[in-house]
Order: sequence, then C-alpha cells, then structure tokens
Amino acid sequence: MLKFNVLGKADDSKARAGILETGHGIVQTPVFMPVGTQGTVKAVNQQYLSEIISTEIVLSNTYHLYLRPGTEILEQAGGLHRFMNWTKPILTDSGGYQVFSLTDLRKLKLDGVEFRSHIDGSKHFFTPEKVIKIQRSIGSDIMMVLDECTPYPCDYKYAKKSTRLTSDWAVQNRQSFENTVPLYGYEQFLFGIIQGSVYKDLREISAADLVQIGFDGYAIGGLAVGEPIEIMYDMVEFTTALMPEDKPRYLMGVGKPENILEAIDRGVDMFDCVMPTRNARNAQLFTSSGVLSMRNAKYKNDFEIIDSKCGCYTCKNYSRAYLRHLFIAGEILALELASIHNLYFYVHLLKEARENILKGIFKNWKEEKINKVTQLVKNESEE
RNA sequence: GUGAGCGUAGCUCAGGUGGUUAGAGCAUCAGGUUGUGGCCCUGAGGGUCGUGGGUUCAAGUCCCAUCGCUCACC
Repeated sequence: MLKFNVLGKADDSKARAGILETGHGIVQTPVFMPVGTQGTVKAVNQQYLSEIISTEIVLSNTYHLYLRPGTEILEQAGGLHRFMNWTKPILTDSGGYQVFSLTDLRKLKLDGVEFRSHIDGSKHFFTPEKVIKIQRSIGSDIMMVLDECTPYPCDYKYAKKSTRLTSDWAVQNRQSFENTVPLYGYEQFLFGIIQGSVYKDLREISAADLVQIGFDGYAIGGLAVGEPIEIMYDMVEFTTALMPEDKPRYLMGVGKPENILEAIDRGVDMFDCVMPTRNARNAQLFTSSGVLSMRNAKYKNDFEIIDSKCGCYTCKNYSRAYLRHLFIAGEILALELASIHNLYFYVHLLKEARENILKGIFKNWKEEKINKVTQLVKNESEE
C-alpha cells in the first residue's frame, strides 16, 4: 500500500499538503511532475533536473517506451530508473492519452486498443493486462491504468459508454496488478483514472466504480481537452469531493500555472503538463509577472535577467537578449536554458504553494499569485 | 569587343497567346499550444515588377533605348 499522509490543510480552502512514500524516496505534495515521455525530459539532463530544478518525480510514457526502446531493452537495463540514471520516483502514463490523441492510428475495442505505431506503422494491441505488464518492465513507482480519455465535445451517450469501458478496464488493470510482481526489488503502485467527460453523474459513477475497486491513488482524466476553463474547474471541484481523503489525487495533463493553483485550491495533489517544456522550446517563458515570448523583437537589446524573482540557473547566468539571440539563431542551448527556467518555475511554484498551505494562508496567496502570473508584461519604458 | 541569357518582397523563385487589388516557400513580426516530435496551427507587415521612353482602352507580360549581373566565344 502506498503511504500517503496529509500533513496540513489550508483552513479556507480544500488545498492540502502531503507526503508520498515510494520505493525511490518521498514526494512532497502538491507536486509538479515534468514530462519525460521517452525516458528523458526533453532538453534537460537528469543531473540538472534533480539538482538544479529540484524535481522530485518525473512522468514517462508506457506507449512510447514500449515502441522504443521496447520492454526487452528496459529489462536488460534493469528498469527505466537505471536505464536513464534517475534515482527518484517515476510515474508512467498508460497510453490512455494516446487512445485519445492518435485517433487516426487506433481502433478501440471492448478488450483493448489496436494501435498503429506512429514510428513504423506496425500494429500493436494494448489491453489492461498488457499495459500493466509493460509497466512492470519499465519499473515505474506509480503505474497508471489503461483508460479512454474522451474528447471534447463528447455527447452524453458516448461519454457514458466510454466511462463504462474505463471502469471495466479498471477491474482488469487491478486484477493484472494483483497477478504480477515487481521485477526490480521495490514496490510499485497503481492509480485509477476517473473519467466521465463533463457530466457530473458520469463522474460520480466513475469515481464510485474506481473507489470500489480500490487503488493507491486516483487521477482525474479527460479534462483540459478543449472545454471552457470554468467547466474544467467545476468538474475538478465536483470530482475531488468524490475522491478518498487519504489517497493522492492527480489531475492529468494540467496545465497553465493558474489552472494548477485553482486545482490545488480544489484539493488536487499531483500534476503533469507538457506546457513548461513544450512552450520553452517555442520560446515562451513563464515568469512571476506573466508570460514572455522570447522571440519578440523588443528583447533584442534587453540585457536584463528574464525573471528578477527567479533563482534558476538560467536567470542567474543569462540575459533576455542572449536567450532571444539563441532562439532566433536556432541554437540548441536556447531549448535547454528555456526548459530549465520553465521547469524551475513550475516546480517551485508548487513548492511555494505547499509552504503557504502549511502556513494556512493558501487562499490569499493563490489570488495574488494568479493575478501576477496572468498579467501581461509590458515594456513600460517605451510606447 | 561579339553573342546569348537573366533582372518581380530581405532570400529563392511562380506569374500560357497583354485583362479584377502581382502570388508562393523561406525569412521577419505578432498570437496560439494542457496524460509533449524542436513539430504544428493562426494572423500581419513587406513590391513605383532594374531604369527611361513607346504601342494599346489596358503592359510584370509586346517594342526601343539604357544600366547591372551571369555564361560562352575572340
């Protein structure tokens, strides 16, 4: 059983601070998990990820690792931790999101999903059982069940059918989890995923089904797929209320800094999102006072540091003008420096949230923070 | 010097026999990106069509001159 202790809750909010204990050490929640789909967080090496950014846990992906390098190589390496030289916890997504995002390349069936590899077109069939087996080979500390992430919009009839499918699969995931053992000498845990699209009654059914089956933690899936932000907040608020108090809650794929803070306020503990890394590679930097588009011409001769309130490696050493130059010139270092900054921003935003929850002043802190991070940065010197 | 070819957006080029407001790719500029391929998507700015004449209702397109570049041959 995964150990999870809620240490503190903000008085005026559902926000909570906790500690999660895995075979690769503890994770302090709320936590942001950088996305490392293919056994690497793009553009950032493991040492920087750990020591400079203070990442506590990374997310990787079953579907991608299964296709390449494949489970045989991962087992020969002694699991993903040793393969990628990462000694802290790893969570793996199951491939459920690929069911959603690779619509042209897959066929959904009652017992699983048939995929065509996006790499070589080869055919593969994922079942709940197979996905658990692959995650045993990967050796992730937290495994995710195979689910179907519904699109938006999604009509009620389809959402109901899909939620039923996810529940059926959840049973099989759990059974396979019981029937298999870890390969590398430490315990692995399994999270269920609550679906139901934007329909509260379906979320209710989904949550009840999954809690009934019993998991080490529970995720909210199927959000941040294009629905209006208020609907997402509403669904998060509704769904967290259905989730056990004593288990970690994970909102999959979210999101912008303000989305994460709002979700923490509604009782979520864990987050992952491609935004800090993908946007970094597109020259968008998150700062304490808003988003900077680093390609903008106004930074051509701006030799100030990127975010004066940031203590990251990039901000300590390089100017806006230099980073812009690197992006315009198409230099690899631009991707690295920007990724380091954005991940540091995200990871430390959640660490700061945690401190303020423990102090009992989360709500006010959150409001101020959101105002700051969503404001547009203006170059006040010119007009 | 002679002959041929070419001059259209910052760059590389499209623009049958003359006919709406001269286009594309890249670059530039500005947005977007939510369980990630650096991809991708959206929008904007930018041209006295080398220059000057001519023919015509109408010229990037046809004619003449001129300037520049490239190639070939003396």
